[in-house]
Amino acid sequence: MPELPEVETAARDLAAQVIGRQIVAIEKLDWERMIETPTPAEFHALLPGRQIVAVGRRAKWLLLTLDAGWTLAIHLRMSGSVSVHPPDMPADVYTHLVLRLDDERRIFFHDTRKFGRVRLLDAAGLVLLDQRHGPEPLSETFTEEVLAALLRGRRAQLKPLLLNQAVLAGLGNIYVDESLWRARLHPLRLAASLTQREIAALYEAIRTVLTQAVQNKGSTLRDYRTGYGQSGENQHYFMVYGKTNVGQPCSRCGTAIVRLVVGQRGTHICPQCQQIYAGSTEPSGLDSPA
DNA sequence: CATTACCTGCAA
DNA sequence: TTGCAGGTAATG
Repeated sequence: MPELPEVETAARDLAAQVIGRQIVAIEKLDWERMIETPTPAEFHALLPGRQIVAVGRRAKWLLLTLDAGWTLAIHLRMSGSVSVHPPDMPADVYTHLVLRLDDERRIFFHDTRKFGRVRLLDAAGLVLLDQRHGPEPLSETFTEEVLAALLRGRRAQLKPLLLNQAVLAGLGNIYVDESLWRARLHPLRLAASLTQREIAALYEAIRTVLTQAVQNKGSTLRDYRTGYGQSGENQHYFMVYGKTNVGQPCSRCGTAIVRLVVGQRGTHICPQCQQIYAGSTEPSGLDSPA
């Protein structure tokens, strides 16, 4: 699931429900491989008794700030969701972690595919996690100039580069495709080949696409749920993602959206609006490969 | 850089 | 039965 808008929604929904509560017990943990650090034994020893003082997000990590300097970091990967439930709500077989709060409600970590991961981090661990990620695209400090600097000198293809969390945090397969469509850029364009005008378009596209998705509480295709267990609504506003099964037309030009594979990921584009090297946008260095 | 692995459910 | 899925780390 979860890309930036989905994790942001989960964080906001969780914040509204659990800040100030104490985690009194780990009521269920039936897939210990989800705990990346510390060891499961230490996790069991350290987590109960901690109070939740804040809930936030960094990249696609959901961060529960606890007392005593600890942070519970949760990555939803492909199929995870986190939600809060009353005491009488039974956990199904796909709910692999249940935390009981001091008011008897439970935090459920539901994850069909078991790709999700949990870390209990001290202050140093949190700094390391932060440092392994690029800038936050919705932060005030992420400007067009910052994006230009990220692209400068990079020979990587645009889509794989934008999916790289160490370069820019939070974009995933859906929102990269949507952003590139909005900016009229082909996913195979070489990053360093973008003109200033194209960088400006990409910047505007990323910000607009993500902002709208957050406003719509994320996109639900299969598993993703908000922190209240509800579906997001942004999937109704996709311009290209998933539009190929039914051969739907580009909303700008009417050309049928097509699916290709870029960097091993299913990729959706308008072949008319997003041409590889249209006009004067030849990449520098194409005829002098390094 | 490309391929494979990690898991499970679902549609073709 | 096969292939695909919102992500990422590990491996040739």
